[in-house]
Amino acid sequence: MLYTVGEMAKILHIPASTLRYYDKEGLLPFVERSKGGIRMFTDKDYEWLKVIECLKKSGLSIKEIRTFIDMVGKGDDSLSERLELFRSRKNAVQKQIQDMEQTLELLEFKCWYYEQSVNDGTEANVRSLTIDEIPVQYQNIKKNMDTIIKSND
Amino acid sequence: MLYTVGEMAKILHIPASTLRYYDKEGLLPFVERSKGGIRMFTDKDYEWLKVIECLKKSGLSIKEIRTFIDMVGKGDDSLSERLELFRSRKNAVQKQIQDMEQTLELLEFKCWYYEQSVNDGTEANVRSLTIDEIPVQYQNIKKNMDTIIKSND
DNA sequence: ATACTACTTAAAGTATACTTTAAGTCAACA
DNA sequence: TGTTGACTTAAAGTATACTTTAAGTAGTAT
Repeated sequence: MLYTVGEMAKILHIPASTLRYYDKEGLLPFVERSKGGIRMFTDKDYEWLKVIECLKKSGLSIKEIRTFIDMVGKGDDSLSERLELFRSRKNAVQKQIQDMEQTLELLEFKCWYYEQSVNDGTEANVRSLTIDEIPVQYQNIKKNMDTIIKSND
Repeated sequence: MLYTVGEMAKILHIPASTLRYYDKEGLLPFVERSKGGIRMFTDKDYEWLKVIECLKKSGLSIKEIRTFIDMVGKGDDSLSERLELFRSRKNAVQKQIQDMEQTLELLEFKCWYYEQSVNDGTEANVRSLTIDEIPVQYQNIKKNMDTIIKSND
């Protein structure tokens, strides 16, 4: 099965211009062209695009993804380099998830805080609660938010 | 306890210029000034900065955070609006975590893939495996990566 | 009083990742 | 064969979030 740039863009829910931009930046050297110069995406190309999407979500810039694509172009010589890249991306994403979970905790505390406030019709009551007067599940995150940790650099 | 912009910047591990930029964008109306015009951050301001950081991590732009800060300025009238904001941010972050977990799965598959390749000295063997020849824990993500889902819009 | 460092502002500059525009070509259908 | 819609490129434009620069001021230590 073959797809034009517009068709592939629809499948990926991104503008076709983004795919053309990626191509221009050297991210899609694998995409072949018709006689007339039109990009013909294959199912295999879709897999590549999924990997590119994954690396992007992991926090890599276009240039860094380009570096990876170039590694692939070098063939089996770059295998351990590529393994290292994915290992480091895996660790980065694990850290990002942990960070996001902290963010989520603070948001959950804030939801509770504003639920109380809306019920009370004022922020005053909730704001004046001491750390041990708030629900146990929020005490840690609240303390964390209140405590300045000075680093010595 | 009072902190200058440079001290607070160190505490937050961001450049002082970023704090000045946030101030210029209306994110820090609560920060008071000395007689001479120098910003004096308090422990309470640190809490606000933590909330701003949290909203930023949740995906809000500077302008959107400004909107929230403006809500706070309106007092108790904006309580339900603020609750709605935090609820929607909570949902957004939950989705982001789910998405990140998908990304992590693909990265773990890729780590396995390249570990095999490095062991074999070539990608050829791993690449030629069929879906039921790869470890069970990677079959779903691999299938997901291979399967184009066409939406009808 | 004099340095010195960190602070102040406005304004210009940078980086990243697209997005849009303009001028033109390809491919399918009537 | 002509029209139409989607494709092509290079180049300019946009959005966001800072970052840097320049000229000057505040506050502290000697």
